[in-house]
Amino acid sequence: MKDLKKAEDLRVRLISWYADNARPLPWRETHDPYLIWISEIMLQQTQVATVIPYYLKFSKRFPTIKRLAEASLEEVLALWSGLGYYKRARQVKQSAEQIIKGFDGLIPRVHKDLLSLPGIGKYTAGAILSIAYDLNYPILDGNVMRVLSRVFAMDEVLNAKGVQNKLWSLAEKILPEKKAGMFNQALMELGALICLPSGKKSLCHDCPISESCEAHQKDLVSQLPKLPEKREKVKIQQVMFLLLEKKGFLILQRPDDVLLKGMWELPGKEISDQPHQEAAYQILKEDFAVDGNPHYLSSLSHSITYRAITCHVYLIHVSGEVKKSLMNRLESRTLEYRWIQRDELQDLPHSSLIDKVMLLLDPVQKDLF
DNA sequence: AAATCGGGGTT
DNA sequence: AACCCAGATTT
Repeated sequence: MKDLKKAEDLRVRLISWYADNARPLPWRETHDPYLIWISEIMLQQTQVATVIPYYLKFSKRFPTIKRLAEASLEEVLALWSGLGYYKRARQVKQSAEQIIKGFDGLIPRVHKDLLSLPGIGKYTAGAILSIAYDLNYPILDGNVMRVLSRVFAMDEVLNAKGVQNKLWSLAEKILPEKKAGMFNQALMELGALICLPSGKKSLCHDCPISESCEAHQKDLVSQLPKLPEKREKVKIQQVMFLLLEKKGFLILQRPDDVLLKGMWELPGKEISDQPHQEAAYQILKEDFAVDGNPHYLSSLSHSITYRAITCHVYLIHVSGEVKKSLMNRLESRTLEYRWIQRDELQDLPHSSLIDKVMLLLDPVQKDLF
């Protein structure tokens, strides 16, 4: 079999390359299945460089699964703030409780048990089993898909079910009999450092397995893998308010049935085509019962999945009767609200948009307080 | 099968 | 501004 010979050749070269080129990453310094699990969840659709500081904070604050299970969800979400995909934080917390209860506090080493936990799919289960327990399970992530689709010159669009099955099957076939964890990481590392997405230049001249790579031989590297079309971006405009009073500024908690559920944010609203100055005045009056002219601070961009948000930030001091009117309006709503200082934000679940607004504030802060 | 969920690193 | 990242889950 040609494929089998190819697989053996590929294994040897890849492992050897990895020995010399593996990046020193924090989660590579531990054998604790709990910490490896946490790293894998954080790394879902999230780049290594982004994850590192969060992983370090998390492993320090919740060094054991028991500590995580006993923590409050709010604290976990606060620590996760800025990392995105906040469902992961809820699921990690929920899984920790399930593991304490149902698995004696030990991260399962059975594939089916891992898959039963929220937030763990086929990739993450394989990663935990191979990396933490050195069991022979394949993985298939974005990196591995790119590498395999090139090595085997697969020209079908990747998202189809049949193609996915084929890729999983290949990932399983090329797996060595021992050291699956190291091999899996080597495959991903190759995708991260050498076999880069089209658009970036692939570094085939440094690739340890270019001789086994069909795409390289046929000069198809820049055309593979074939990716599905992406959803069109939707442009959204919104206004956002810094309502300042003596003791700080106002934040609201998002409801449970929307994007970023339960996260704290500045008061604001999506607007249509009207000038944002007018919208700001009107929304302040109608939605927050504040009659006054907000001061335009600046606008910033923020994107959430397919949404490209332009956020116009306004600032207004509230006190006396104006504040009383605002408080009345807030009390009549079911939304939670708080007045906080800037340094209290880090203890509350919040998206990075509000952090961007805070940074915007730096140049003018001395004029505010 | 397609849509949804965050945010930023990189080019 | 586009692409895509150590994907999972819901529709």
